[in-house]
Amino acid sequence: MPAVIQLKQAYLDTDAASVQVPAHSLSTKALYIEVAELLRQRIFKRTSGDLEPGSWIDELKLAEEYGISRTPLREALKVLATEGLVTMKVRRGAYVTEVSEQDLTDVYHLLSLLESDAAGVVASTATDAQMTELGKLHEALEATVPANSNSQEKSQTIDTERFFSVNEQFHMRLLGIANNRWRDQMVADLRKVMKLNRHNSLLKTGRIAESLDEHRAIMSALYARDSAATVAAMKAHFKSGLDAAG
Amino acid sequence: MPAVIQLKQAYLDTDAASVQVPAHSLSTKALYIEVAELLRQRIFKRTSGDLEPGSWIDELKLAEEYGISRTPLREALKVLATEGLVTMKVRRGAYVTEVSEQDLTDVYHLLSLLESDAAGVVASTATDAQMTELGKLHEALEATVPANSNSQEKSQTIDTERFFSVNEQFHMRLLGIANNRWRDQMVADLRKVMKLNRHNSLLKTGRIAESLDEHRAIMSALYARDSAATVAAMKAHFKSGLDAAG
DNA sequence: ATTTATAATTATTAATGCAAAAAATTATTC
DNA sequence: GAATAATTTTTTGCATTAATAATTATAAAT
Repeated sequence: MPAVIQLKQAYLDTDAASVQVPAHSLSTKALYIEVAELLRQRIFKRTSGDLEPGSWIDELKLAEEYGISRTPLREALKVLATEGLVTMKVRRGAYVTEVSEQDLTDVYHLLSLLESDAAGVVASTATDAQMTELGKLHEALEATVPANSNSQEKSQTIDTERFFSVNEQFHMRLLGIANNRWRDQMVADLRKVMKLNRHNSLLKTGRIAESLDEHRAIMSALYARDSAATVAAMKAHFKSGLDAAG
Repeated sequence: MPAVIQLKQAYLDTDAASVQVPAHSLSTKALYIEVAELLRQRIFKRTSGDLEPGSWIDELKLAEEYGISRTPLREALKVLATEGLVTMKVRRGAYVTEVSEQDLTDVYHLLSLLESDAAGVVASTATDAQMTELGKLHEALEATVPANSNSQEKSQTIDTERFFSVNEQFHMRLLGIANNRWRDQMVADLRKVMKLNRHNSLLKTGRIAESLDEHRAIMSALYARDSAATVAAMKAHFKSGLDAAG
């Protein structure tokens, strides 16, 4: 096992062999937190065939693989369980949660509800500075798409990675301005669940132009500080996303 | 320590001294699940002075108290942490989460949002049988309050415990019919957080008559299968609850 | 007297060990 | 040959122990 990550070293080793990890380490997270993050990635990536939805999670194997004991691994699994990513069965261990089509619909519905509401809150409570900030992000989103829209060959030049990234930033900043940490946590968890699906699509590639249109509508409503219109615009944004997926 | 619960026995002891717990044990939940529930109760009750919001949780003391090791206790704490009831600080242990007034407002806002949406879903998707079921629960709620409403001395005879209980049943059944397990989980967690507050009030005692009125409005909208009106009625129900609390 | 450095204590985190339960394999019987 | 019983192995769940970081206390120096 060559490509195994030696988590342990950052915590235990003090000899010269592992000086990669600086001693100061401002953000020394607990081991179980880091393991949870690694497991999330493995569950989402779904590359190597293991950790597919429905599959059993071999504690012993994973602990050995990461070079840690089962204790922090089991703690990590319990965190993932409360997030909904894994399902614990009594005396039978942990399984990667299987999300049905119904689950995806349900989760998407809630994401739409929460983010629409957040948008409405922003419309009515954001400071002018925050509004400008969102405007800047929206402009950055516009900038990722070439100006002349009516050319098929040009659409190839769109930096989709950047579009998705800025889009994510916009949604996150919106939530941030809405300023409700409990909602932020819920949205984060729901998004994780969405990622469990292989045709994971909060935003489809072919929908960039439409998505941009919808974002313009959202920005208009925000600038007008029309809370109801903003909620409606965001709901429409999510709805067309769902239609594209279905 | 006399009143200490001997959790351990159900799992390990096999001698005649602890036959109280039957060997079959239908509900063989994992120990950390049971410990999590016990801790929740202690956090909510807030009687003995320990486990108050903001206070540090002494793992060693609790483990000894319950007669278990620290491993399942720590697992339970991590579950509570993801629920938001306790806050983990790195290398500093677990603390009971302090909920500010802002937190309560935020959480209440989300509860209102989620339950209103659920009500709207029920209005448009429930079967007639389910609608009748809700009607029955509403009638049971009406029945807890004496018929002649305009007498102050009669208001003493209202069985508030029963009112709260049936009210809870109604809200829960509504969520059940809305049929979104992810929302159910979120609502459950949010309600737990609300309970952290000492003037914990999803429903104030003095508001029973008003609450009943609001419930009637909800039922009317439901029977009419008017989704928007149902959402509005439920939102109004929550809003007046908040006004009463503030 | 205050501050800093070092030692001692305390508590958290992770590893190891052990027993019980479930799953799998082998053996036995009809 | 199939079904069932007994065994063996595997794996979970909890306890215990080790080690790591932080806090407190103590002492020394300016």
